[in-house]
Amino acid sequence: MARMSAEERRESVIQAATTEFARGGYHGTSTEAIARRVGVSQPYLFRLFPGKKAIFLATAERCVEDTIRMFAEAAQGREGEEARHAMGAAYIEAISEQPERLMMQMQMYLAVAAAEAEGDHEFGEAVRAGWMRLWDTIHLPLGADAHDTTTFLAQGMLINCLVAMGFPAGHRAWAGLGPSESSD
Amino acid sequence: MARMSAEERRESVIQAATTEFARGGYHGTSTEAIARRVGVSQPYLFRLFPGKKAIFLATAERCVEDTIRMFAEAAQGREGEEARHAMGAAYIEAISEQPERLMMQMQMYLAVAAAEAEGDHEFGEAVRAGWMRLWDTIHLPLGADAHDTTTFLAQGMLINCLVAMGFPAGHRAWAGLGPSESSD
DNA sequence: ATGGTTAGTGATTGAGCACTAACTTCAGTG
DNA sequence: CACTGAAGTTAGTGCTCAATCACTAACCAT
Repeated sequence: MARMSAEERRESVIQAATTEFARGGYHGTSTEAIARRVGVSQPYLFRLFPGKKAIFLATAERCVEDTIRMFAEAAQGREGEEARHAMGAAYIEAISEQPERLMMQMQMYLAVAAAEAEGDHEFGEAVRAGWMRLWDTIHLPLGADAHDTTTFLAQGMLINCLVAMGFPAGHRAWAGLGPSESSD
Repeated sequence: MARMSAEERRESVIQAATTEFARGGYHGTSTEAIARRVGVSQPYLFRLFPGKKAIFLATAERCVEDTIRMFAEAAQGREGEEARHAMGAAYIEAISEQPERLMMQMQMYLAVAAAEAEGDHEFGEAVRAGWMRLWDTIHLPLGADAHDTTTFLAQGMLINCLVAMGFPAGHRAWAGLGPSESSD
């Protein structure tokens, strides 16, 4: 019931939409579900944003932004193995604190494929640009080695998938990931 | 117009559904789109399958099955680095030949999260079991080293994401992946 | 031919959805 | 205190979609 400025409302819509889109993807999420989570009537969303697509877009952008900032902050003043460790820890923390952001990323990647198939290349361009910014953000602290950067990102993507699939912590599917201990 | 046995039709529905679900995910794909691709009326799908969900399930199962068989065949009679190379090559080939299967996998992973959120753990169990079968399938040929297995899978997941995002071959986003050459 | 089974369609329905239009409530200001 | 503009709602529209029903067309025994 608390009245808010439009800007503040838009912000809380993005938060709510992250959770909802993370679960159901673009098509599996109704604007009504988002509105309910915000605590506002559904039609009001269309005063804050021009349409559902715009909400998804804003949410996706925010998600990339946050992830990049997270890595940048974790790597702050660190290099090489130390940076890798700090960024890895930050990622693990982010997963347990707000897995939505991570799931939203996956939804975003798949949404690109759908958009491209329908002739919309703009969204894809934006996401790819975001990915490359992420790439560069971790590339330098990791010592500017393409192989190391790729390995780090690959582990991240695997973690995303394992989380999506709902493997509980400690399951043997997680073997070989942890703090670089490896064993049979 | 060619009449087919119900079993043959079910098969072609699975093929068509793989393509459609890969693009749009569960919610972004209409049964009409699948029917159109099969070349059959939309209501008839509901004679072949009890519902949309059943079509998705059958498609997902087939997808996992095919992937596992692909790796098993590629690794046939090989071990260690040789097996890794053969399986990697098979994966690359599968991507260029039928990227739908790979995208369908991603859609599947995300569908698990949605299903679990709605209290359906059955689907998740099935997908996780499929993943572990895949895990074991590549684990042995790779020398039964958990770290190597995980690294292999991680690269696969990264490839999936890059394909989904639509990075063209040769883009620097692919750096550090190729045939294990690494450079700055 | 005929009686029965299996493949397949057209018409329809009811629910859910994105989005619009018109109205209401309230905080701040002259 | 009246006025205004921004925050927010209620009611409604047109569309899409999964699923059902009643029906037709082709195949296969005897």
